[in-house]
Amino acid sequence: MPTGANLHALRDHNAAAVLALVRGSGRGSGSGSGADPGVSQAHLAAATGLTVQAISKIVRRLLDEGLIAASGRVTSGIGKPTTLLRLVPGSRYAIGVHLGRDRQTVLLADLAGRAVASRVRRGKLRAPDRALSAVAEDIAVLLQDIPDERVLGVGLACPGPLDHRSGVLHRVTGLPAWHGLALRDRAEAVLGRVCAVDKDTTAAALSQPGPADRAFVYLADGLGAGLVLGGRVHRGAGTDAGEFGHQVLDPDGPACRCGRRGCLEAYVLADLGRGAVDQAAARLAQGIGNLTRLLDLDEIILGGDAVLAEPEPYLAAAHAAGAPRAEIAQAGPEAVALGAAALILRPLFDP
Amino acid sequence: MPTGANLHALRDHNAAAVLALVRGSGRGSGSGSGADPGVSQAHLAAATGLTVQAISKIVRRLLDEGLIAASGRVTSGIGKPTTLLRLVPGSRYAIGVHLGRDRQTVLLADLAGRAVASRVRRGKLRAPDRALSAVAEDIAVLLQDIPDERVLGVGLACPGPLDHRSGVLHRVTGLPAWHGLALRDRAEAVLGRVCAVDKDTTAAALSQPGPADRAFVYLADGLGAGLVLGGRVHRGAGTDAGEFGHQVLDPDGPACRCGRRGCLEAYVLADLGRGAVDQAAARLAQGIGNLTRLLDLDEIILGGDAVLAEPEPYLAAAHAAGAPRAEIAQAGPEAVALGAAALILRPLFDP
DNA sequence: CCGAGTTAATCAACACTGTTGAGAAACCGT
DNA sequence: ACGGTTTCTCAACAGTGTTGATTAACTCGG
Repeated sequence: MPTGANLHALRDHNAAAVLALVRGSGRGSGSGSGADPGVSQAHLAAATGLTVQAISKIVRRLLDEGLIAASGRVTSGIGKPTTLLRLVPGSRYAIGVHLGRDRQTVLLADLAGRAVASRVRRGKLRAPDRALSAVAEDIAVLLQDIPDERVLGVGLACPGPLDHRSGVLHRVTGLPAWHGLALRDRAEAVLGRVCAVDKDTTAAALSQPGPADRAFVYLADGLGAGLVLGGRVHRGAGTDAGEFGHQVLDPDGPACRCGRRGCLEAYVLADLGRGAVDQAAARLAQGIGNLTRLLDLDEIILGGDAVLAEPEPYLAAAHAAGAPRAEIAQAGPEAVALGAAALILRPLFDP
Repeated sequence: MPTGANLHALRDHNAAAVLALVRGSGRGSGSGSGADPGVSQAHLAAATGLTVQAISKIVRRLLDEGLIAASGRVTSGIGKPTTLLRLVPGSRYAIGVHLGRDRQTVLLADLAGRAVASRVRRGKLRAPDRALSAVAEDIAVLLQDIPDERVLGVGLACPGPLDHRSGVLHRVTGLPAWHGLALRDRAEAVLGRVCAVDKDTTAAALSQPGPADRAFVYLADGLGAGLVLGGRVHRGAGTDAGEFGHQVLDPDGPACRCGRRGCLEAYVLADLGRGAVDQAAARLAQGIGNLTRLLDLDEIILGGDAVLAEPEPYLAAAHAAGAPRAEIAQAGPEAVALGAAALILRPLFDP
């Protein structure tokens, strides 16, 4: 909300821009085919629009902090060879927590946004105190060999409407013990670390890199979407955006649990209930087509247990509906937890 | 695209933040009920997060440039009275051009974003050269009494897909002479001023102030929407977002001119074609409900000739569909032209 | 009436940003 | 071995917002 920016903000902004470019270069080489290419300072200057001298200062700071490191020199034609810079994944970590209705995942992610280790508990989500105690236990195990000062914080993702900024949950359907809970403050008290809270679908959208305009479509016991628009997460006026499943296709259609009739989710879940996966996929693809046309998206990521159980029909249908670059979530069932960790990591690359 | 920011960018950013707050205060008093309240420097400091000293410097610069002025002092309790600051509407101007299929509007807007004067031509849109000549004539008339250095530039809004950044049109349906035209460059050459180009619906969304998450739904010979998300215009990956009318409700529905079947636009236009305004409004409201739920919008503005001809049914239906704060476009038929001018004015308040 | 208290806004010195300008380091070509 | 080229750093600078001190203008209480 503070619209003004001072020198400190300027510095962080530029450091983040540089870090994002360094990280991006490590990802550019595709699916782990070889050593990451890295970036030169000269390239960073061109990409950011800053002078090479300014980049030199920024890079030195990042080197001192251990966030980046030199990764060898490459002679690119004539002149002094470039010293390539790469991210140091082990220099910082974040914890991601997925508080799912039937499965709770605690995950350790490194600075590069990759999952290092994780612990999964199956079973209904318990009351806040007991659930957070379990999370604390899992975190302790995961952080055994990690120096405390390298851990930036804990991101928590859970279902239902909530206020991302204050970290307060609203009315989580089916979980009365969680209604109105100030989850972020409670988690910070129990875990003793900086915490962030967001919706599961929103977190999932951050679980992997991608173009500036993309959506994560999440199909499990409900149908929702996490939106990234213009490179930023779109949460909406009441932080309740992404109600992708409740677009009404036919006001005289079957009743939906949201109270309206003919919602996309109602159709899809009904199809799934009677095992008609292909039909569910076709219906979902129709919604995805509408979504991509409305927002002009570049990429659709499909995730959630229902999709992961049988991905092909959904992928095929999405492609047929004209969706650009539809893919299955790389992190699979850990997408939400990994995205939750990204809630903490992102500010380093973003502001 | 340049992700880095230098001191110059920082200065502009903060100046814009201050200007936006000063402008916002002038609008806060509602619909012209009285004198605008204005803002104090102390308030600006609190709102921006900057120190009062920094605000003092910024305000002095803006005063020197004539963009703002003191508007009297108000004694607010104890202590030295506040000197209120307000925008000087006549200090800068921008031209907005709406190149509509059946109507071309050229409009002069002041710094406050209000229409000062306008000229309208009715008739089919001609070939680029002749259309731009007509625009040049209209601009000359409108700028008769305005010093040239106060005119910031010309914003042009036109239908069809286009690339906002390069100002190049794509395939404008029904206007072959405009296909692939580098409109911005051509306009800059003909008009001799800085120009910006954007879609008509996008421009319309900028025609009036509003909450950070809002949409302008435009119903005329087609159905589209301009989206403002998180305070920024959403154009999408291919600058083609806002295809609100082409959400498929029923894949077996009536054929739409876009090639698909069962699009919302096809239903609404068919309803309108046979004079069933109430049914068209109901269908449109269904789409608006979907839109607001998906993006969690705070406000819907309704515009376009079809809506302006008979606003009430659309307003009523939108409210019934659960849309928050649905309103008719304040600028009426000039909404697109006024928004086109805002393309030029916005950077002063935005970056 | 008048001084203490309070709030608004400015003046002055400072820390830190990226920039301009110059130079050192490391390679290729001939 | 030398000039040319590119990468990166060192040094001095302009300009930002910040901290600290001062002036301006009002209310309030005696």
